[in-house]
Amino acid sequence: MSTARQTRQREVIVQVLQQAEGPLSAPELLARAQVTLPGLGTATVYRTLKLMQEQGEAHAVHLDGEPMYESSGRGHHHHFSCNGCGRVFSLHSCPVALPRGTVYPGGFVVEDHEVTLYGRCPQCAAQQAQAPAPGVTAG
Amino acid sequence: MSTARQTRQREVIVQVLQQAEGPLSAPELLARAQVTLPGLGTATVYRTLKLMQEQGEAHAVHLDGEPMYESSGRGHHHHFSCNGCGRVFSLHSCPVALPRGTVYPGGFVVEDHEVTLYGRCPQCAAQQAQAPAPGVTAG
DNA sequence: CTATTTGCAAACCCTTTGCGCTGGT
DNA sequence: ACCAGCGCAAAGGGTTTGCAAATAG
Repeated sequence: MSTARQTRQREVIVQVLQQAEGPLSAPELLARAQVTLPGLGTATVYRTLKLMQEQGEAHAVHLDGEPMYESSGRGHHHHFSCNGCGRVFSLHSCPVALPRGTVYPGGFVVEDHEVTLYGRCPQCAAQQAQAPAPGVTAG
Repeated sequence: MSTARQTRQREVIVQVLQQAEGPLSAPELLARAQVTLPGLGTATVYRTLKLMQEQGEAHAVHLDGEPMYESSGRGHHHHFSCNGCGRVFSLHSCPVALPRGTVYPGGFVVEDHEVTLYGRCPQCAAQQAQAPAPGVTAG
């Protein structure tokens, strides 16, 4: 079962994912990894991503319909997607208390959950409050 | 502004969506609608779906990375995706209290949220407890 | 040396778009 | 009659797969 070999490709992919400021889509991950490893192929990224997920080293989140990936080991958290600038932030406090094994009304046994909040990040919220429209002043 | 015409296709698509027990993917919706309207084309489903969303008659949810659609007017609710049978159920009690306008720690203004629970539906949970493997009887 | 891994390219979804014809109003 | 809407089929974007060459152990 020496199945997981240490290759340059995997090394780079893992590193890119760990250094990312947030979740990345496969194409984004590919692009970033190719900076270091120009010849890297699409398939390798997907295969490595699948492998990492099976081994629990990474997991997928779904933001606005796009599957994105992030490195594990940052603890349980969710995401906030800004409707203004489109950036995705990680939330470190979880708005729901649903540990594995919780039984939801009706007999649904919860094993995992995914929460995504949509709205305005601090910056966009501030812009909205201070400058409702371009050219409009507060006076 | 007589933009929205009443056609047999739209009638069927709307009906299928309203009668669905949960959210449907576009291909699923197409298949179900084709039972009634065999000649229905793929593009029509997507175009109608887009139209319905713009008019607020339907909205999209993202389950396991797949965009799925459901008829509006069932109130605020979320989904439970069964890891056993793959079916999706609608949950009528919301595990989070985050009305529009809630300000999340850090200054994030919440406008909307999406919650998906993953686990075992009542049936799959029962099977798991009572029949670990096919062909095994209880006696 | 042997089995795993890679890169390429083709294959596969799913979704969108262009176009001539049908059909609602 | 007019033009929105339809079905078909091609195009597009992301993800998966087959295979020979490359490489880790």
